[in-house]
Amino acid sequence: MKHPNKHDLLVLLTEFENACRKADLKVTHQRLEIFRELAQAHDHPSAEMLYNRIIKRLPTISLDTVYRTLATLEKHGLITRVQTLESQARFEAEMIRHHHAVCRKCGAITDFSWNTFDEVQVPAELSGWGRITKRNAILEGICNDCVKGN
Amino acid sequence: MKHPNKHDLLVLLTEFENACRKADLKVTHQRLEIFRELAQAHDHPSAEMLYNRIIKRLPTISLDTVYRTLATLEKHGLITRVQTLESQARFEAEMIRHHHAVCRKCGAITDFSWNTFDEVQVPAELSGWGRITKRNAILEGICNDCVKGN
DNA sequence: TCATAAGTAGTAATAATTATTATTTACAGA
DNA sequence: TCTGTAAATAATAATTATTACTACTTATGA
Repeated sequence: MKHPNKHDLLVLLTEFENACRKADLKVTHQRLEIFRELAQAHDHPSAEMLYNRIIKRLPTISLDTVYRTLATLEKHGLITRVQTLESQARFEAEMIRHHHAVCRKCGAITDFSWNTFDEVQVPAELSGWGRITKRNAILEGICNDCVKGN
Repeated sequence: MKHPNKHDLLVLLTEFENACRKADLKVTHQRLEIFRELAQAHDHPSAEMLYNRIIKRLPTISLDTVYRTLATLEKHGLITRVQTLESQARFEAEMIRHHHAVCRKCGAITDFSWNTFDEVQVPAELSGWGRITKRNAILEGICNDCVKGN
């Protein structure tokens, strides 16, 4: 996943505004800034990381608002909460189907696409489980930086 | 994954004791009970859930010991911390390669095996990422109980 | 059996997240 | 454009999950 460029970001923000209106969510300055920051980020930030970045431009925003907004946006499917092994929750705005490689040393999360996995059939064992809405692969290991760093 | 029967459990516990000695971990009553409870469980319990179950048999155990022990056993690869979307960490003792289906309504985690996934080649995009040590599939959806429950 | 280092219980502290409440804001309708 | 109102926010307090500290206890090897 790459950073969105200036044009893409504008498109994303416009789409975001429309999605908010559709979901009966007021388009507040705070929500826009939080979404913008998350859409620009490439490191799956936590609520606290986002707060520390946003407060530079929006000095009165509260950490609570960041938490609340992330929860709201997640509920409406506008952002995603990323599964981690850490206690802090992390988020992403990338909605295109993708998967994660997680470094268990530094915690970095890298996005990648994996078509062959996307197309593998779910095992018969699960046919009676329920309704599956999403599938994700998580690869764990040590990223190059951490391998070298040793 | 099925419950281990009485015989399997004994084998597991013996293996556990050996693994502890190998790792220079003292074989304490508490560690045995925590591992036993986790090995018998089929619901990927949290530290608190385990504590509530164990305290019935071992009334003096502390929650801190459960947390500390789980962290120790995880560090030595004797148990696994399961990735979830919740804030509470959850654990499992199952060491055979398997994957998880998670109900996003009730949070239940179901184990399943998926050989075709295990054998799919990792995408070229990731060849420079680092050293991959583990791969997991996570399916998300609504389990049958929750579908019916509506 | 005994020494000792590791482990535990009990308690206190910290980190992450959520709730409460008074104030402010977005936005639909006049 | 102005205004009323429900929704959202900021500030603060409270909870929840986890970890740290300390004095006591126990597993293990000599």
